[in-house]
Amino acid sequence: MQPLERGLLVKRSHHCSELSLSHIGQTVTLAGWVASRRDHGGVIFIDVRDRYGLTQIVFDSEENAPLHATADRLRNEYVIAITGTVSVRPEGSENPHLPTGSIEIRAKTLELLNEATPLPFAIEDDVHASESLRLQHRYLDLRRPKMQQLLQLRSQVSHLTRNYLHAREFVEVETPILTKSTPEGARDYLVPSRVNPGEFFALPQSPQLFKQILMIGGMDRYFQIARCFRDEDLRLDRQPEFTQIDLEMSFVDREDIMQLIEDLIRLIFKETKQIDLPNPIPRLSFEESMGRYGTDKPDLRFDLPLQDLCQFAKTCDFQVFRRAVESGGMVKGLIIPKGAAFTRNRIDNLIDTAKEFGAKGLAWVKISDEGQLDSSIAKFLKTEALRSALPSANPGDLLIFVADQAAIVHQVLGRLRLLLGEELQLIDRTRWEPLWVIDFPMFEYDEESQRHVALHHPFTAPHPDDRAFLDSQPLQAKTLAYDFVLNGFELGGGSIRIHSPSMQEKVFDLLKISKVEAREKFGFLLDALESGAPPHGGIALGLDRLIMLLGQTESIRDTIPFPKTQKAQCLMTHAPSTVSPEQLQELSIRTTAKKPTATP
RNA sequence: GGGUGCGUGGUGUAGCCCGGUUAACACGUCUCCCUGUCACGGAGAAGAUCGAGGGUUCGAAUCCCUUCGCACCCGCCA
Repeated sequence: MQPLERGLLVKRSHHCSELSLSHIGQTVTLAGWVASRRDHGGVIFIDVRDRYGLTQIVFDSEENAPLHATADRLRNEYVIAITGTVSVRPEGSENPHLPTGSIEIRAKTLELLNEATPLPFAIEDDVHASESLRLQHRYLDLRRPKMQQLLQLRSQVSHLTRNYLHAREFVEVETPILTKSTPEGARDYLVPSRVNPGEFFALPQSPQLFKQILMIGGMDRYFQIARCFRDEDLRLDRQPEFTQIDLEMSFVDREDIMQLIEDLIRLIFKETKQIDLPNPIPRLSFEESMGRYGTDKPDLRFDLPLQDLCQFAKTCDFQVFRRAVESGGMVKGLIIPKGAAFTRNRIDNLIDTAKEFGAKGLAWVKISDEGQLDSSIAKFLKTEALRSALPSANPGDLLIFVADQAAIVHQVLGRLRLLLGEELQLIDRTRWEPLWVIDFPMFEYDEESQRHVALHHPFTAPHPDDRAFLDSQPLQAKTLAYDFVLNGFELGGGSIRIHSPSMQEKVFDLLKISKVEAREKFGFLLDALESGAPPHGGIALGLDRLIMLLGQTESIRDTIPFPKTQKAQCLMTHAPSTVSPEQLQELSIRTTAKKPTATP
C-alpha cells in the first residue's frame, strides 16, 4: 500500500496541545501520529498525537467525500499532516479530559507522511507490555506520554543544574572517557588499545581524579553532567552506565558544598514538581544513622527505629543476650505496631528472613492487648524489666530482637525495618524525606583481604579532629564526607579531598597500597599534589536516580532512553555482540569464550 | 556465583496443584455496517508447534529433568 499522497512536506503551524477556543476559524496544519481512529460511517474522528498532546480531527463525508474516503485508510501510528479549520465542538461533545477538548480540526487536506505496521503493543501510559518487549521496541515505548515526560523532566533538571552552576561561576569541563584503570572500587569496563597491543583503557567509574586535577590546575569550580561506567551486577536502581551531576570546588569547606547542593536540589524539586523540601535539610551522623536505622541511607518516610536493649540485656537471664553484650556486641530490637496479631507462621517467616540477612536467630515477644507477654524466650524475661527498657512498646505490639556484633545487628534490623515498613504500609508515599549523612568512618576492616579499605574513596580527607587516630586507631577516624539521601536512596556523595601529598601517602599506606603501586597507578596525582594543590572538595549526584524519584517511576530504566537489561544487554541493538576475527586480531586479542567471534 | 518469581495467538491474562474432546477471556488485527465519538458501538473472521529440548504416560500447556530469556533479591557496586 502506497502512501495516499506524497508531495512537499507541509510545515505544521501548531503542535497538538496548543489550539483552543481562541483559535476558532483559523486554518492550521498539524502533524503527528494517529493515536486513535473512531469510524462512525459518515464521519471519522482521528486523534493526532505529538510530543505535546492530542488534537481531534474530523473527516466528514458530506463536507468532503474523497478526503473522508482516504481517512478511512488511516491506521494507528500512521504519520500524517492535516490542514483544516479550528472549530468549536458541537455542544455536549466536548472532552473535558483533553486540554484541546473544546475544539476540533475540520480537515481540508490530509497528507500521509508514513504508514506503520500493526504494533506489538499499544502506545498508552498504562502499559500492559512486558518490559523486554518495550526495550526491544524502544522507539514505540518512547512515544508513550509517560516516557516523553520523563525524558523532558531529565532535560529540565540538566538545564536547571547548568544554569544554577553557571550562575555561580562553575565551568563545565569534559573529562576523558578513555582513561586509566585504577585499583579499588568497582570492576572496570576495558577498551583495548590497537596501537598499544596488550594495553587497555578503562572507562571512568567517575571523573574523580580528573576533577581533582582540574582544581590543582586552577579551574576553581568545575562541573560536568558526566557519564560513568561500572561493570557490576545490575539492580532496580543500578545501570552499567549512568550519569552523575559531578562538581568540585577549591578553597571551600564541607558546609559550602552541602549548602550549594541543598539549594540546587530544593530548586530542582520546586521548579519541576512544586515540591518544597525542608530548609535546612536534616543531618545525621553515620553513627546515629546506623544506630537508629541500621543503614547509612535511611528511609525517613516512616519511623520504626531500632531500639537499644544493651542495658536490659546485661541484666537479663537470657544467655544469648548477655553474652552478646559481654563479648562487645549488642542487642537491639524493633517494636512492630499491632504485631501481636502476627501468626506463628508469619513470625517464623520473619525469623527465616533474619537468618538470610545474617542473624543467628531472632527472639520475639508478643504483648497481648491485656499486656501479657507471649514469647519465644518468656522464661528468661521479667515483664517489668522489659517494659521499662522499652517504654514506647504498647499492648498489641510485637517485639523482635537480634543479638550479635554491631554490624550484623544493624544490617539485619535495618533490612527488617525496610521490609516491615513496606509490608505494613508504614511508608507515606506522598512524603519527601531528604537528609545528609555525615561523619563517615575513614576505613572499614575487610576480613577477606585482611586490610583496611576506604569507606568512601582513598582521596577523602580525614576529619581534622581525627588525624591523630590515623596512626593509632585508624578505624576510629572520621572523614569529611557527606552523602545525600532521599527516601532511602543514596542520591549522591562527596567529600573534602586530601590535598597534602604526605597525607595522601599515609592513606595509601594504611590501605596497604604499596609505594610502587601508588606511584604506578596514581603517580600523576601525587606529583600534582606536590605542585601546589589548593584545598578542595566536591560531590556527585546520581542524575538517573534523582529523575526516578522525582518522576515517581519504579525503575531507573524508565529514566534512561536506552537502558540495559539485568544481564547488561541492549535488547534493541543486541549489544554487546561478537566481532569478527579480523577486529580481534587487529587488537591483539584472543578470547577464551565459547562464542569468541562473529560468524560471517 | 547463588536464591525466588514469571514465560500460553500481536498484547495482557485464565487454565497448570488434581494429566483426558475443539486451549478460554479481554484488548489488538482484518472484513462489513454505522454522522458526534473520544475505552465509540454493532455483526462476522483470522490468528497459539502453550519459551526451547528431553523424559514419564495410552495421553502432557499441566508431572519430572535440562536449557534459554526477563524481572526482583543476595554477593558485588572505593
